[in-house]
Amino acid sequence: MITISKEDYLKEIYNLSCESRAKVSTSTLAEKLSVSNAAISEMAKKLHNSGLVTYEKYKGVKLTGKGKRQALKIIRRHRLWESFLMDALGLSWSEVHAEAEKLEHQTSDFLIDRIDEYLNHPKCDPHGHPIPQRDGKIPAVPQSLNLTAAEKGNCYTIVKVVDENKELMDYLTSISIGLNTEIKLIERLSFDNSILVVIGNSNYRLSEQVASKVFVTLNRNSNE
Amino acid sequence: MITISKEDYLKEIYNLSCESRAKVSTSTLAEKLSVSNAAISEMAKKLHNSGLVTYEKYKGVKLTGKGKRQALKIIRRHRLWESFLMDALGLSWSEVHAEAEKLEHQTSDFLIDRIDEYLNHPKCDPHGHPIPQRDGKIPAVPQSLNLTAAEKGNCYTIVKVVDENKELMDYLTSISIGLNTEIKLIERLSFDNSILVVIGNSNYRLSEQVASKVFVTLNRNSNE
DNA sequence: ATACAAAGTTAAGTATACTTAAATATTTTG
DNA sequence: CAAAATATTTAAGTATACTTAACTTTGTAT
Repeated sequence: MITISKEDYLKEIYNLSCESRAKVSTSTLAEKLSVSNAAISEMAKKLHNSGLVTYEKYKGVKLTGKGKRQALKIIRRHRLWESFLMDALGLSWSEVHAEAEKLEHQTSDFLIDRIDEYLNHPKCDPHGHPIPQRDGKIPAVPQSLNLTAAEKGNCYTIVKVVDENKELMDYLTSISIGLNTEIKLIERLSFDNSILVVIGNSNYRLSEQVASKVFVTLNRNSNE
Repeated sequence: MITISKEDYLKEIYNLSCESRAKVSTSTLAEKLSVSNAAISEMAKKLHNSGLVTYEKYKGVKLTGKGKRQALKIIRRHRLWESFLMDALGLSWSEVHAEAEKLEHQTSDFLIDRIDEYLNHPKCDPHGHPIPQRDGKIPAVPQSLNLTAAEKGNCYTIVKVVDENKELMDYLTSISIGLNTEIKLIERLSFDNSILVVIGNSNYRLSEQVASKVFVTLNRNSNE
């Protein structure tokens, strides 16, 4: 039987394997899930026995096809709930993550499909992440660039934020950053890699840490 | 800490004490929650130690003020979710119970208040049960009569169904019974207490078991 | 090549929430 | 009012999902 805990493990293994592309180390997982290494070793065995991951002692874990499908289902539920809570109930993008984190484990296939229909089968969630479809396929999203790699003088459109920390989201909102916001790079300080940007009619200085969470696409005629 | 299990116990104790008005016996609770009597004895002690119920060995349990407030919060979440799933997502009244049963345990005060606002602070859920308010108060609902006590020749309006069994709900829907449906009693067979009723332009015979789940109010000028 | 630090696992223990079976109260009835 | 029937509790055991502490493996640096 798949439990809430197991769903959380699978989701996290999926997220980590997207970044690293290979096997996920048990200590990285432990860190992300805020549990001990011992808890990971134990759960790795169980997930292996259920055919959801491959696991060899001292070698980390990797999702099987079955495990990946399951992980994508959970991510689908999470992202659809986030979208729905904003759309239907007017929650802000800083509020939806925590709620979706709980609701995602208690949502039938039937209900999630109804939510998907209500939203008209959206491709992306409120943070710009693609929403896995019913069949597990992940919609293609435009190639994007990290704000830390943006070039002076260019205009960009914000298409993704890769952290769901509430404080970060609230901060971005406070400086008028949202999905599809236009942003122009004025300068970069090589001292700390902070950048000065224009959003609307105001200038803001963003730290490298903040910029690293934001992804953009280059606008046409931005060099005019 | 209050867990999903404890929430289910409190909710069930509340429901049973509404019917019986007094202490709830452990075996009745065990029956309703589909667990062993032993599980109830154990949990009764825990709930007593948390100040949520009073419990004396062999004497059953009773909600304290604190326990009742907690129970009403859970029932509020359940009924608001049911209303919301019908209203916002178009689920049928036979579908909402099972979904709400899961979502009710994963809903923050913040989210439930947003749902309440969306629905414009409804007084009743889709089955005609009053929805406890934010402050724990229960809206007054019109005095109603069980269909088994309805009188021949009278016209009634359906205001409540006190069972959320999916099969029953689907059956009622199939014979056009919903909340606010008008219904006229044609005759009652004393042999089995079944009744013959008119709904819309059709006649239906309802068993005593079905009628006992349905509550109505008498319509004015129904004797014309 | 080995010694050592880092990474990972095992062992033992905890809390929750169940189970069945045995024991003990309570209630009913003859 | 005592015996039988019923209701309830206790005891012992299970599964999940954690913990800390001790131990083992792996990889690296001299």
